[in-house]
Amino acid sequence: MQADKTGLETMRHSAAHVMASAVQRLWPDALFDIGPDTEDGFYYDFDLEHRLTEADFAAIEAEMAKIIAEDHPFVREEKSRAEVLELMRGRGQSYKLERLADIPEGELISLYSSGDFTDLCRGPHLERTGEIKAYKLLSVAGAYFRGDEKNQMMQRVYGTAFLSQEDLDAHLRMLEEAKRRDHRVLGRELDLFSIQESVGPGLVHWHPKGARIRSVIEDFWRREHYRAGYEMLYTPHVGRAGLWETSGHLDFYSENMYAPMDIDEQRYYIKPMNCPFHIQIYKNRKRSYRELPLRWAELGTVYRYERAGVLHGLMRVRGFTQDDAHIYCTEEQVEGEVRECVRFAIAIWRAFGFEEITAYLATRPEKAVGDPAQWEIAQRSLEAALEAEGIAYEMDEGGGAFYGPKIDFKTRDAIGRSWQMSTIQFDFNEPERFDMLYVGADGQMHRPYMVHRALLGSLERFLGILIEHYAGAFPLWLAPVQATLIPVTDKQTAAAEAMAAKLRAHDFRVTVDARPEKMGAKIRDAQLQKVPYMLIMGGREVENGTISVRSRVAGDQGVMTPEALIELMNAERRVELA
RNA sequence: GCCAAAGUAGCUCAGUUGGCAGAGCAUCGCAUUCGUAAUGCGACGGUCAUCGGUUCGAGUCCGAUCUUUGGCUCCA
Repeated sequence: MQADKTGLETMRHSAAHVMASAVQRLWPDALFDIGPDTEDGFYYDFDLEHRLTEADFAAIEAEMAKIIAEDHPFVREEKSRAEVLELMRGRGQSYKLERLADIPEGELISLYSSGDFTDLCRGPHLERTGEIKAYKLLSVAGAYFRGDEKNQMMQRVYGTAFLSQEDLDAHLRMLEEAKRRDHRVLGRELDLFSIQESVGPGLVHWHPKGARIRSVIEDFWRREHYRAGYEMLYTPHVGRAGLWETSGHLDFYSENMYAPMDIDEQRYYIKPMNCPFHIQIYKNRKRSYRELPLRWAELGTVYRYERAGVLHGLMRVRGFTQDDAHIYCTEEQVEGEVRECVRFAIAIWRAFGFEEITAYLATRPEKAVGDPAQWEIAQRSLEAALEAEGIAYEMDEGGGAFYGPKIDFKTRDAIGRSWQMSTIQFDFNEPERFDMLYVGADGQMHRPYMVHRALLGSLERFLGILIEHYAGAFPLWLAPVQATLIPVTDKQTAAAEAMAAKLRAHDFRVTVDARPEKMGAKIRDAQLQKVPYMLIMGGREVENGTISVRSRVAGDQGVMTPEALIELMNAERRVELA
C-alpha cells in the first residue's frame, strides 16, 4: 500500500477490511491473508472451512452494511514485532504471521482496527467505516497464497467500491456493457467462429463471416507491409527436433510445446514460434550488408500448449496465427528500423479505431545473454523511437527477456479496457545459436541484429478484441456483409438480385434477403446481424431505378441512385494509414 | 494444473420429494405479397456432456472423465 493513495483507493482498501470484518463475524474460523485495492475494486483472500459462493454475498453485504452503519473508527496502532506476533499467534492467524515475517526488521509495524476486526496493515484507511458509500461484491475465486501454485489455495472474494452510488452504478453498467460485447456470445450470434469440443479446446474454427473479416484484415495487413518494405514468407508447421535444440526452445520452452511426433524415425515438433524457420531462410545462402535490412513477415500459425484453466474464447487459445515479422539489420540501421516499427504499429492501430496507446520499455534483466554494449544500443534505440513518436511510456527496469530488451504496447478499447498487443523485441540469443552472419563492407563477417515484432499479436486474439471493441458492429471496410438487399415483395426479387450483382462487381459484400417475410422482419434481422446498410427495393424504387437506403446507425436515409450509393460506400470503406 | 461453479433441442431456458423430456426463438412446410426492428398456422428437432454405479425405475442421487465459466499461475 502506498502512502500517496487516492481517496478512492483508500476507500476500496477500507472496504476490503469491512468485508473481512463481515466474514469474521459470519465465519469465526476464517483465517485472513491480505486485502488490497485493485485497479477497479478490491479483494480479500480467506482460508475458511465454509466454501464461499455467490449465494453468500447477500449475507456478507448485509453484514458489511451493519458494520458501516455502526460507523466504527479505523484505529491505527504501531506495535512492536513481538506484540503483533503474540496477537496473531493467539488468534491462530498463520498467514498473517508469514506476512509479518516479510516486513523487514526496523520497519514500522502497524495494525488497523475497526470494531472487532484487527488487521496487520500499512494503511492508510478512512476515518470511519461509515464513510464507505457504495460497494458491491462481484465474484469469488481460488487464489494461491502469495500467487505460488505450490502454496495453499485461498478463497478470494472480489468486490468494488466507489465514492458515490452513481459511480458504482456507472461501473456496473460498464460491466454489463462488457458482457453485452463478449466476443464469445457475439461470435455465435453473428456466426463468426466456433470452438468445437469434438476437435479440442483452444482450437478455433472460422465460419464464413468470421473468415471474411479475417481475410479483409489479412489483405490490409499484407498491403501495408509490402508498402512498408516487408517481404512475405510462408514456412512449414513442423520441424525436426534438431532445429528446436539449436534454437533453444527445447531447453527453455518445451513445457509450452505440443508433444513430438515421430516420422520416418525422425522426431518432429509442431512450431510454437516462426523465428527458427525465418532464420533458416536467412542462412540459406551467404548474406551481404548490401541486402540489409531484411524485413520478413509471415502470418504464421503456431501451436502452444496452454494450461487447461487459462483458455478463454479467442483471447487465449492453443493454435493461433501471429502477424509475425523479423528484421535483420546492421548496428547502424537499428535505430531507424525500430522507429519505423513503432510508427507502423501505431498507424495500424489507428486504422482499427484504437487511439490511446501506451508503451512499456523492458530493459536488461540480471540473467541475460548477449553483449551488454549491444543491449545498450538496442535499449537506446527503443527509447529514442518512443521519444521520437511521442508515445507515453513506462520503464520496466530489468523486465526484458533474457535474450533482449523489448517494447510492449497497450491500447484501450471503446469501453476503456486495456489490451496488450504489439511487441517489438530484440533477440541476441538466436543469431548466436544459429550463427547468423553477413559480410560487411569491410569484407569481414558480422552478426546481424535481429528484431521480432508482432503488431496485432495474434489474429485470433485481435479478432476477439475487435469484436468487443466494435460490439460486433464492424465499420464498413471490415463488415462481413456490407449491405443486404431487401425486396419489399417477391416482385422485386429479380431487381434486387441484379442490384446485388452490380454492387458485387464493385467489390462490395452484399446479400439478398429473398425470404417471403415482411420488410420489417428483414430489417430487424439485418439490424441484429449488424449489417451496415439495408437497401430496400419496392415497386417505386424499381420503377425509378433508385434504392431506399437504411443505415444501421442512422436509420432511413431516403432514396438515392445506385451511383450515389456506390460513391457513398466507396468513401466510407476507404482505409489508409495516417 | 489448482480452487469454485456449471453442462437439458442450433440458441435462451423450465423440468416439483427419483415416476411418460417441455416452452420461446431459430430451422423446415403451407398460406400471406406486405414500405423502415418480429404475419399466421403447422411440422421437424433430444444417447438430458460422456462413461460407470445406486434403484423396480435416474435429466434428477453417487463416482470418474470431457468441456465451459470466474479466478490463481502463465501469456499473443
